[in-house]
Amino acid sequence: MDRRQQKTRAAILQACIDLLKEKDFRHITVGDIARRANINRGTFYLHFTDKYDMLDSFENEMAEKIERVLVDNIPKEPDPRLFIESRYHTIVQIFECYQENKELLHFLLKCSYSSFQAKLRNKLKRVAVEHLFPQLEKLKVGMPLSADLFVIVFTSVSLSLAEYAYQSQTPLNVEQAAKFLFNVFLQGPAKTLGLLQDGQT
Amino acid sequence: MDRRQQKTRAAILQACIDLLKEKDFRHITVGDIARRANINRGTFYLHFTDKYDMLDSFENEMAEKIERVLVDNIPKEPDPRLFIESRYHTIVQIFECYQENKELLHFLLKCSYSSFQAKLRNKLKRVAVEHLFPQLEKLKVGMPLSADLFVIVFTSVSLSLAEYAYQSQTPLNVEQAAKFLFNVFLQGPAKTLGLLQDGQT
DNA sequence: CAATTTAATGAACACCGTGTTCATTTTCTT
DNA sequence: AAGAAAATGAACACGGTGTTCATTAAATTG
Repeated sequence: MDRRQQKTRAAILQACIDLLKEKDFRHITVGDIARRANINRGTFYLHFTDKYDMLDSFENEMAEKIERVLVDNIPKEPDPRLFIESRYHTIVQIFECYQENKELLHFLLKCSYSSFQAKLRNKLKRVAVEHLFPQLEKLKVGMPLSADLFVIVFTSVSLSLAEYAYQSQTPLNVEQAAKFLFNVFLQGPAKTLGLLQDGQT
Repeated sequence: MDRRQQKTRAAILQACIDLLKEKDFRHITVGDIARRANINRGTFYLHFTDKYDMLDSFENEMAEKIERVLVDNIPKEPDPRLFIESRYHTIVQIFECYQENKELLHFLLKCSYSSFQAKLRNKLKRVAVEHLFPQLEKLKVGMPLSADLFVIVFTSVSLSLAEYAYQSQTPLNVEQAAKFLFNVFLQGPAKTLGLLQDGQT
């Protein structure tokens, strides 16, 4: 890849990262990006067909980095008994990958605005902390606030169940779904999926 | 609220739901919506300032419905011992709420495109099923495919940890994050957060 | 029912960002 | 040093945006 191309691509990315601190992705124009990156607007179109194509390209770049970590860590012969435990080192490497590309990652997460889930999380978190599980607020796990993990898992999993039912054009079995969600919460995804032998933790 | 306003609002929503089956939200114009809803384009602007304001409004509508289920189920005095178990009936009602508004919900989830997470999920799912945990593919839980739940929890939680570290301007403690993620998977969020007394399931 | 308020209509308007073009200049590669 | 490839700057038509205003239609109120 031509050195010039690398430079402009990098300049475009950096410009986006900067601009996103000022305004929403949807309000950022190609003109904005070009100005900030100090390139000609026409040059942008030599690299991408539009700003969504650009985003797509950067998303793939990041996703491939993460994928590579996984691929480079594929064991010779998978050990079904040990299951997840055997992948501890891989997970650590993925978090390192996140850390090394944190600016890019943050940019991508901000761009792909899942505004509905964000709204829902806020509302649920508020009710949960104030009225349902007040103890959530005080817990410190050294990681995101407990209440956040709580609503993240709740919304992600429950909405996925709903969407899955919608896609497969079957009415959602609410009792079954509720039990499933409970199991995920109380026993963990691994056990819920039957991936652990009894007694294994 | 004026009956006419209700009608046009409903017509706009339905038009959006229909249109989204044909093209991406970002390619839908106000003109498209007005044409499909059989209203004047100017009328649209009497209701919303732009199409993102419209989306915001519908998102709030749905989020408030879900919130209301929770609020209406707030127990007189929360029982910290029973914790989540005591909320089974509430969860069922939330799933019923999803079901009753499935079209709206599907629309909202499609609009708020979290394209990066989607890409990542696909890649991870592929590697996981093909090389790491082949048993995932065969499991049927009556719910979304196991592999999906697997990557949903993985990406949601791990990326949240990364983003939390970014927001709080502290470097991500990768070992700690990995252990945390493991616990969520193997023991469940409830136990990970210390919300369960020993022996309680 | 009549009077009044309020919403919807249709047409027109300027504005802005888009994506493309082309000749020219700059900067890599070999 | 010569040729290839990328970046530049200016110009262009196009389409969607958001606003306006006078007019018509339909609701609410007394």
